[in-house]
Amino acid sequence: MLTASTVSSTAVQDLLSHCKTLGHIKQLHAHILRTVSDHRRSSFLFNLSSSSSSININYSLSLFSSIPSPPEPFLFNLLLRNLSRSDEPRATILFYQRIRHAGGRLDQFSFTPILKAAAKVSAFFEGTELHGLALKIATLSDPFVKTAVMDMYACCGKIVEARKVFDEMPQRDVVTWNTMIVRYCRCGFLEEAFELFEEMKCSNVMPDEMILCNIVSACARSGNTGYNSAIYEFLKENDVRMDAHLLTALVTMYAGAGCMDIAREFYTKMSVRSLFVSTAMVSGFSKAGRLEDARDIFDRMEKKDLVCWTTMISAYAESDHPEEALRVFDEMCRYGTEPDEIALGSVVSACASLGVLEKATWVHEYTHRNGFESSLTVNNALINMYAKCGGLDAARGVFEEMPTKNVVSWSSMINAFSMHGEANDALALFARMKQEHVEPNDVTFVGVLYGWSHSGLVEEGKKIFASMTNEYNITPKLEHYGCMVDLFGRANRLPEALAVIESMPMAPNVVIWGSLMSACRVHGEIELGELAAKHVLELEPDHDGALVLMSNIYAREERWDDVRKVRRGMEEKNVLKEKGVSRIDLNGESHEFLIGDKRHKRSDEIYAKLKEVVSELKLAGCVPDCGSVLVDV
DNA sequence: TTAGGGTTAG
Repeated sequence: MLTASTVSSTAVQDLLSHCKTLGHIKQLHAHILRTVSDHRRSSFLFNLSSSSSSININYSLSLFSSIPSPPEPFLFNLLLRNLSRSDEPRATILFYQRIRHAGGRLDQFSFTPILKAAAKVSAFFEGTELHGLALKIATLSDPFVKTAVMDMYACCGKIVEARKVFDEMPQRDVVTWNTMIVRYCRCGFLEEAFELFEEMKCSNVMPDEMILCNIVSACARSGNTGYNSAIYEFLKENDVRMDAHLLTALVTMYAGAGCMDIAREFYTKMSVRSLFVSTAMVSGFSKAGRLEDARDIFDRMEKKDLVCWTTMISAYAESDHPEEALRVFDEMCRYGTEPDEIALGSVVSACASLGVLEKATWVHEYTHRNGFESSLTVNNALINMYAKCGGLDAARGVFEEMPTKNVVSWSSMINAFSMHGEANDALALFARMKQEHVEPNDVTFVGVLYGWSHSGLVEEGKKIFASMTNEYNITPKLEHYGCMVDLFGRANRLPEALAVIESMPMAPNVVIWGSLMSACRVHGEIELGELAAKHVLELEPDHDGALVLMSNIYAREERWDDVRKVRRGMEEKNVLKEKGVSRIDLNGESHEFLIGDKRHKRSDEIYAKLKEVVSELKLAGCVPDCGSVLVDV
């Protein structure tokens, strides 16, 4: 490549700029060493070789020794920058130590890359040293250096120190504000981030799209929907430029908060839509109960990944469309996307709400064939699925064979026993759980209390409920109070059930009042039943059970005008008593039964058998409950 | 001859 010994300085520069490989640089270097005595040449070569791609970094570092000491900052700043941006940011700090060792001095341009590297690798010790050095040589007045110092502290987990540097800055621009806001967000100090954002607006610094992007994502994470409309107004009023990052953050926030029309407004503004943002839309629509809109976005997506398929599957599984969930799952498998444990968890819960034991068994076998037999998520879902499909033994089988169990596994199994009326087994399992030192959580207690309430063991139930706060430090939730109302209600201890409702720290919902109402109906407690029904109707004016109960109470008291009023109201609003459907799947065929239903082809045989069972029950001393018979009078 | 900031789905 180089033959003449008289290459000029400009020619060297020209050749260097054309060096494409490390080999070229080495050739040139050798030539310079042979022909050029001026020591500035090696510095020059060092500098240029530092400036380009990462292949030169090691070479540049080795060249550094040939630079006469003390080196000038302009010589190594470029290499510091490249090192700090490389995959090995720690090398920046090592190189900085070499510079100091060689007696080199830093200028304000040297600090930022070293501090950035210190931030990346959390080198708090070196970072603090640099802070001191910056103070000493007065470069700390430079806003760039100050921002980098601040960021270094924040990245090393010293958010208070970072804020101190921030507060001491005489002037702050939009980057300074953003850096502090971002660091607060990363530490989870969202309120501090919002406060700073407000302060920033007051100090007449105009937020740009990066700041807004962070604030929007902080809003999304905080779950504080109070900011959502304020942000929307701000964007409209200030005509903020929106790039893909900001739009993504906006769509995610509004979709997460269920404001789907606003989310869609931003989503349609995007020219390129990532998988993330589209999946956020699918998820948002499905959580808002708008399954068709979710499906529409889903169908329009050109590329789909596992997360996106899973979102659609769980959307159907959780909104009582289990058949569709399984169809989407089949489609996903046909497209060659392998399910993971989260996807399978959704499929299993779809089977649970389908209530079809046959399908459940198939999914169970599928999970085992595909290597998920040890998966906690899948096995926990299988326990719930079998419990809901009536397969208590199968649920127990899954539970016992699990190589590792967590609190969810135990709670699911306890709940499975309770659901099937096996209170003793539920309580025995709870005792075993304690023996094995697994800490129960609030869900565990729902299962346990449910078991007690159905077994009529009132005193034990009271003790367990008290132990939640006294022994386990778990604050009872609405569901736990509901179980207690149920417990007293079933045991015909209605005043105590009412006392539970009155002692609740939160407002009772329809389920709670409904539970008391049903207990009053069963035990013929008219006055309290009326009170409970009135509360139910306050919360849900069309509640069929409460309306029927009210009309029955009035009928019993021969208040026929009131009966007619309630009945007419129900007819006008088209409130029909919801009828419970029972379904059994047998040999691939589905059989449905309604109250008084004679559609089944073997209806006669079924009713004959029913008659037989009822007479046997009567012989055993069971008396039918006629409390609801008035319903159909 | 060079410097500081961002988002994201089950």
